[in-house]
Amino acid sequence: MSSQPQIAAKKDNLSLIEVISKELPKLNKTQTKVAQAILADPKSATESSIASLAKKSAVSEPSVNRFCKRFNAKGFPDLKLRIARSLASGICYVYPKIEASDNVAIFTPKIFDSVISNLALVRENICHQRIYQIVERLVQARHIYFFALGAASIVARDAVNKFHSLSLPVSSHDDILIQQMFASKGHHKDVFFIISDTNHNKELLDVAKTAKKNGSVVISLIPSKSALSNVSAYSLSADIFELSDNQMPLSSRVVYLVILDVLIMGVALNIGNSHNITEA
Amino acid sequence: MSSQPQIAAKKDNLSLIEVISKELPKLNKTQTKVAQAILADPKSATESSIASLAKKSAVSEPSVNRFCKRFNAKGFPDLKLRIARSLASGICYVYPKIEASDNVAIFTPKIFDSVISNLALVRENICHQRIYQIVERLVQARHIYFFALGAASIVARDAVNKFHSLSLPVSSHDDILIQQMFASKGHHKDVFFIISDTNHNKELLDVAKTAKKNGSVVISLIPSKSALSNVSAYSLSADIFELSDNQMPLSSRVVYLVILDVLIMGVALNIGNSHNITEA
DNA sequence: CTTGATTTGTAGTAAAATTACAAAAATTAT
DNA sequence: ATAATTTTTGTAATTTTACTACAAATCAAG
Repeated sequence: MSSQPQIAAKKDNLSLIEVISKELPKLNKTQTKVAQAILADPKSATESSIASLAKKSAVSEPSVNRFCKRFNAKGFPDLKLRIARSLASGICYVYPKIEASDNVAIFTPKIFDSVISNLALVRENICHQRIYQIVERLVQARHIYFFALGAASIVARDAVNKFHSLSLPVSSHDDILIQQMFASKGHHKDVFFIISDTNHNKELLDVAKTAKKNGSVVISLIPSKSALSNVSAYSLSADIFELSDNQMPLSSRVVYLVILDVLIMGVALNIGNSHNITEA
Repeated sequence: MSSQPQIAAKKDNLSLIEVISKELPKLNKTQTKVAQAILADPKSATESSIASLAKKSAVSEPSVNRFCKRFNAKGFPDLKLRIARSLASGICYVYPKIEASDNVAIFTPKIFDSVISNLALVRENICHQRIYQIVERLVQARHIYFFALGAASIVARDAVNKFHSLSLPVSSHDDILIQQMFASKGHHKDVFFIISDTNHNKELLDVAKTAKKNGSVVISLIPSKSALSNVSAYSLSADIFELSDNQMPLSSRVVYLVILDVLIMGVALNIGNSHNITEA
């Protein structure tokens, strides 16, 4: 599935580790020693005292302290704090691959990490305004059709269960002929919600075009470069970095489910508390 | 085999804030004060000295130190480091409730955080040996029946899709009568995999009992205190903290999907690379 | 070389964190 | 209820850590 250019690093303040490595050539002899000792093992740097880092760098303690101030830290503890933050917050999420030799204790965390990283990334990049607009459309719809194929169809099914319990007029269909049929009979107040985890889906694209031609509202949940976005009135795009490049999507289904949970929560809050969505 | 002791997150630093908020009710008077002072403003806690946090909490410095050790930190600086790490990811590990007044920008991160927190917790506490044992059973099964009801049924359906593509003999059923029928005709090499996100499910319990009586292997994916664990040969228990207490499970489905992904990966690796599960 | 500027380390000081121990609650048994 | 025991909490001393002032060393330019 998707294996594409990594998202740009955080714009505001790039991580301290990155700053240190960028400034490395500009540093003098002792400060270079300190920088290298930190970059060699940033994590252990956050756990060590100024004395041990000084020893590891083969410089004096005040030199380490001067290094801290060189990088706008209040002192050594502050530097450690910043390193710790940059280590965890950096967009340098690793996407490990599963190896045939991996045992349970190795591949289990890899799978969890992959899903968590993808969720964290989408959490940061998802467009709140778009969600708002889609919620507005959903609550006004005469009927909402969820269309998906393959692995994504469980997402559609799940959405139907939930929207139904909010008394919204919904249905899901994973038969392409039935999809075409409903799309061609679409009303301008009908919403066609198309869920796809691949870019190349001629069938669903045709369905969307049909629906659009009939004046219906097309909403899509798709990878960012999908042709479907041009046909859709509103599209939510989420790029997922899968653990394996085979035909089995792991993270995408999960992320899509969560995005739909967000929409459902939006609808629930929009139509009021009568459905007991909020905590008592 | 029956229910196993899980809980007790300790190894990973990422969930410290979450662990603190979860352990809050179990703490005594002074430790509660410290916990509240930290949770009130975790970021400033990472920047303050033991003295200032003690003052803010209205306790003595050694009490703060004892608090640190209570949470398996080496001392106060180590606690600060762990808090910093858990904060830096941008994910809030407390379990916030959705308020009726929340707008999109507020409730969207809450939903993502809830799912991510639950995944992180299960990642730490899941029993690898149990996974190994279950994988062994699955690959040897004559047939694997996935039984679920309600929201969990999409998990069963998803599992069937994937196991099927690995050429395993699988099927899923969400009709309780059909479930009883298959369970009563079970063979000793048949596996009945029961997925439930509630503790109180008399029907599925009866199905499991029937299957067990016939000598079939019962595997369950359930909350930890479920009666199903006693009937199961192997049970994976995952306790999920849901964002809202209503009938709509958000995180549990997602976590269950990921746990099944882990099992599927285990099976795929077990039966070899012929199915192209690993990266090329 | 020598002078002036910069960098680095030594030693002392201040601050922070931890430990030992005693006082104060809380709990239990009588 | 009260004494005895346990647990919890705070005070004070100790140890560890970080910082500062100053002097020695290094370097650059004349």
